[in-house]
Amino acid sequence: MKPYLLDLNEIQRKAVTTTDGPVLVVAGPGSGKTRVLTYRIAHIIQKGTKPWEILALTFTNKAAREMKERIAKVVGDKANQVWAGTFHSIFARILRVEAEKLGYPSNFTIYDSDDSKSLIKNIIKEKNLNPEIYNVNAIRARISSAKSNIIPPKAYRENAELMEQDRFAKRPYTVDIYTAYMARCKKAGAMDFDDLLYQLYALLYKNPDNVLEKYQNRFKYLLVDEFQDTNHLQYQIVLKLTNFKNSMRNVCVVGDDAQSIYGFRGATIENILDFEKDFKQHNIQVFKLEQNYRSTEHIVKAANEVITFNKRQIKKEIWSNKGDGSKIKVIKAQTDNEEGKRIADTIVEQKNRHHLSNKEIAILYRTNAQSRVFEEYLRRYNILYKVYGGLSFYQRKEVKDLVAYFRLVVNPSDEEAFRRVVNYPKRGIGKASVEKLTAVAVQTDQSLWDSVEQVNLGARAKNSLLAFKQIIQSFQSKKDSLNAYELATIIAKKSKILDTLKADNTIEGMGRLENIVGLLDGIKEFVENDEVTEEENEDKSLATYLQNIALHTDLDEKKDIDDFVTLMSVHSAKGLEFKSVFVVGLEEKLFPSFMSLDTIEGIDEERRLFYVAITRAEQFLTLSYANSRYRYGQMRYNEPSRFLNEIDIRHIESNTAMRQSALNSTGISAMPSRSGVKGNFKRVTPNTTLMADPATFKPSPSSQIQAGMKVLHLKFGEGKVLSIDGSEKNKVATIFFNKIDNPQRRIMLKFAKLQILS
DNA sequence: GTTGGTATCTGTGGA
DNA sequence: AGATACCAAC
Repeated sequence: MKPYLLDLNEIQRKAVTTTDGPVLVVAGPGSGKTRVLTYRIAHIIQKGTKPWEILALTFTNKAAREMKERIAKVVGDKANQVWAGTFHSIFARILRVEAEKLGYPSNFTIYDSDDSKSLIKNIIKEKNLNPEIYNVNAIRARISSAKSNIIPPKAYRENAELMEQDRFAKRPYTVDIYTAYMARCKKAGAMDFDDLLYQLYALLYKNPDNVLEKYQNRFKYLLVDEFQDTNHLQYQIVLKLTNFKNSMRNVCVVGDDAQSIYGFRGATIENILDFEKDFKQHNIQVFKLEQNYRSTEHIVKAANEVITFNKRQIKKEIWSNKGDGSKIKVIKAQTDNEEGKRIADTIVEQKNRHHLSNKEIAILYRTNAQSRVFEEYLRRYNILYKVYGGLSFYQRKEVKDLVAYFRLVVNPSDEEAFRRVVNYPKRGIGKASVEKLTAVAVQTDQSLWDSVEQVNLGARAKNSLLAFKQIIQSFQSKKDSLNAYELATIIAKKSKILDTLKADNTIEGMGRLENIVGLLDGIKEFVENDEVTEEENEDKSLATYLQNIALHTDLDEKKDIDDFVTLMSVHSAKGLEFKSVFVVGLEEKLFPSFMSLDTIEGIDEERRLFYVAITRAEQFLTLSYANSRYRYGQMRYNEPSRFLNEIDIRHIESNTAMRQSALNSTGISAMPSRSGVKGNFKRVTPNTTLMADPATFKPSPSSQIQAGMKVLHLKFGEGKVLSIDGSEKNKVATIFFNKIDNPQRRIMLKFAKLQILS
């Protein structure tokens, strides 16, 4: 038997070796799901399938990367050739190749939610609709859900039920906004997040030049992770690629109905039931992974109890043989502030008593806004922490501004980028001018960019506008000869963004400048990174850089070497595990969220979210709630969460919680002062550490690098060149670096920073 | 067109 | 409470 198969229990092994035909794996928390997925891929490769014939879809880049790293441990660097990535990133990659078949440019922009919102807002304004009734978020959600259910504008208009809903909501023109929105995105050469899925489906459905068959033939094996979180559209794409005449139907989906937590964005557990139905006559095999290798028994049993309160579920019993372990601790606090203090105290205590390091500890909350009190106390106690989520780096205003310049250079039709920077830094092109320009663009059915020459404006505004266009053009003329970093630096300077920020001497202004410098450093790193990751011949242009960051989130950043306590929302914690987990803010109207309270389904989803939260813990689980907390700037009083009562008392540590309650209020002494600490807080951004001293490092000419040599790499340290392959002008060296995890790496010699040692 | 002040809204979740 | 949006005065 292959050695990796010995790492598996009997059911896991079956799930790995049943490679042909449709397979459904129902995987409880901590049941070795990732292991099954990765070994399955490795097994398929070992049986002779080419890695690039395997498509593995995940929800986060992090999950995809982890999967590749683990496949690499079994099959080596062939792992890089597997098509493994998020739905969004893989589909974006395919769409770049096929875009023209759909009438999109291959360098299309990806609109983030802010771009979408801004565009919808403009359309509402242009149509003279009342923005108070036509709430942007409501409209956006409506459009998103239509796309996720494969209902294009035309079908929407013909759908009596949808139209009636809109009439009832007093928003009868929603469908017109939807229609205009799609047209404007296309005009701008832009796709929003939903489009990455929707347009891919459209491509396969319309099937120009037999593109459908091309991908049906290319992917011999398809795997889907977190299947319970797919929406209708994603599932239909899976069907297109696997369920056709003469298909081998080698499709494996892995999921857990109890961990479905993205219903709000259109995910539906129906997909699991449908999958069983759709592949029934093709001999579908179902495997249930029920042994939990992560948590001790009090935790696993509590989780089982909680989830039985949900109506519908696939029957399964998760069990663990790790022993009882510690009971669950419940902390009751009077205020959100006290909650912060008590949690921080408990962390200190656990660190001392159980020798936990920071990175073995996580605080999980329902909403990102809850992080603040915990940050305050952890900082006071000098405990390092890292907040995930919230405003990400790429969502900061100054970063988005500079990125908008990049977008415009790559795709001048990009309407949202144009609006964002046409008058930033200030160059005398105000609201009125932009409105006139928009009117011309709408009338002549062309982009804002193309309308610049035709619009009628006062001489001053017109000249500024022309000068703006010209400066962008000057950047464009350089985009093929300069790499991303060189061009980005020029743009930052010539656009006057750097000057503007340097002139601002406030603390915030300096922070903004720092962020821009950070962005440029990031681009530098992107350019200098010589490691082969996905596709070969990845170029270092600004366009490629943009594609890389469009689907990036904070969570995707590589694990930091430093030792931080993790603070994140329960949603982002899915798939992670920690020795000690704190689930905080367990109050009615917060967790479960007030948004969910009107429906059974809503509460059930919150309960699954709670289930996900508590099953992150390996050994220590602490739950907390506060009687009162500030929300909307006002003190609110909430009952303890119903979920607390759904755990049997015998799993809960008895000297805490409920009975202590009344006495507690006097115990609080110092309230943290809000002043003094404020501006000091800096979000920690991970930094790659160098393994070689840059002062003495002297890169050798890459032409001299040969197999068998010992070399030094700035980031990876000493290594031995195993082999060199690739085309003449794009040589790739496989090098074994003994000082790093995952030691075997593929380095592009074209960009290599290697010093020959011997 | 720009500036500075006030009004308003937000604050489930994320690719 | 904090950020953003909007509006009136310059």
